[in-house]
Amino acid sequence: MTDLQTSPPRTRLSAELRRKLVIDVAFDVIARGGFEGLRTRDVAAQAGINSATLHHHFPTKEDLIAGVAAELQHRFKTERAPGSEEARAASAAAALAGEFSDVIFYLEERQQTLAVYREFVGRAPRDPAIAKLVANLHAGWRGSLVTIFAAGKKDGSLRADLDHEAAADVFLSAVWGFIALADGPPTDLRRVLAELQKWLQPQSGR
Amino acid sequence: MTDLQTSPPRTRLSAELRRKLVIDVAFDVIARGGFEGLRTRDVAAQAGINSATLHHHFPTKEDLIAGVAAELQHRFKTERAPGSEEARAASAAAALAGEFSDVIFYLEERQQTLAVYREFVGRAPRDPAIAKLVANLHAGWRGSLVTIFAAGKKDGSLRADLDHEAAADVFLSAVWGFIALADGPPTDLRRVLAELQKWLQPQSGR
DNA sequence: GACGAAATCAAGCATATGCTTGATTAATGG
DNA sequence: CCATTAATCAAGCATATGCTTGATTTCGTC
Repeated sequence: MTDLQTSPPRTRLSAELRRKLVIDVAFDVIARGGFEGLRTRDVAAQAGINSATLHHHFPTKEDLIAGVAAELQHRFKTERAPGSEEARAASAAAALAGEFSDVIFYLEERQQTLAVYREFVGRAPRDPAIAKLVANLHAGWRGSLVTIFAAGKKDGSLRADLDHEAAADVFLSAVWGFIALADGPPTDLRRVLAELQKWLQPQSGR
Repeated sequence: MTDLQTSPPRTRLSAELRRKLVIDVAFDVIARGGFEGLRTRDVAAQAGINSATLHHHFPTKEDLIAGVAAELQHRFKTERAPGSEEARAASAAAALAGEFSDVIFYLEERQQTLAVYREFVGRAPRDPAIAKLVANLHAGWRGSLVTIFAAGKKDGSLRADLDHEAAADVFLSAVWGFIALADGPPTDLRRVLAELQKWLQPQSGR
């Protein structure tokens, strides 16, 4: 939430910079009001430019949405919980812990990004381009999970009877559930994640 | 998907019947195109009536949505997987099995209802009335789950170290994940649910 | 079979919204 | 400095959309 939209630049900017600025505003607008609340006029106003200028940089609303999609993808590729990046290389257990911290990180510190993500997932069934983006994101994520679960099964850090593909689906679905239902009753996130993690542990002697 | 909208009645109906008919059409429209695609004109046209007539029965669009909300609630209260109703009274294990069959039942046979449900959940953050409905549905569902898990823990049909509240949250989130992501890659639903069920079982000897 | 209530309709109003048009103004290179 | 290019703007067009108005038709009932 850069405050670039509160103090309108009013100056002439390079196309690149202006585009980035407008995308940031659109990102925020979608996070707040969803696609339903996305008005090119509003975005232009909040970016401090005339709506004709907006359409100079983004000929159609769809182009603007594509810009937001790229930004969303970029954020997911870039932003991780501190330390979770390196953990990935260590052990399966560490990598899984990294996944959990990423989940917590996003749910606690990147709510705006998740809000936009939610909107995109909701729109995917009706927009092939968005469906593709979402499918990519999920496929990548699922891939990491499958790898981690397979490794954890092998090295004994996870229960031996894991169906690692199915486990990845359960994990991903559960996390998506947290994200999608996050606005409901204030759940105790860590407690719930701890339960999920417990279920993945090796069977302790009866 | 009753075909009542394909062959327009064209006749004069009681307010009650007309309302029900219009709500069914609106339900279908929302299932297909989401709230974003809900046009009172379209609903009227598909119901075979003038849009003024629609507004005679539903003064505002919000009233129409409220009607759809009531219908949604009614369907969830009414429709269950065959046999799952009675199972509830038997044992915790049977009740849990009933939950699983209900999930499969809805995901396989009630996709339209789930599509509308998804839309409502997505809209909840921006509409207090809908937020309340969704919160009610979830609270009821979560309550059943907590009861089942607590009972299953006590009678030994589920793992002894369950945190039954957290477990209910994980279960509900995971199922919501399946529902929300259902349009993605065709997952093997039963396999995934089997994995989840496995995790709930008592710890087998080492 | 007339009468009142209620359902239905044709037409249109008011506003919202994506996008265009044609002019203006600031940077950049020669 | 001048000319070209590109960013910006004021105004407005075209259409979509929620809802209204005032008349019409149909149904139940006395």
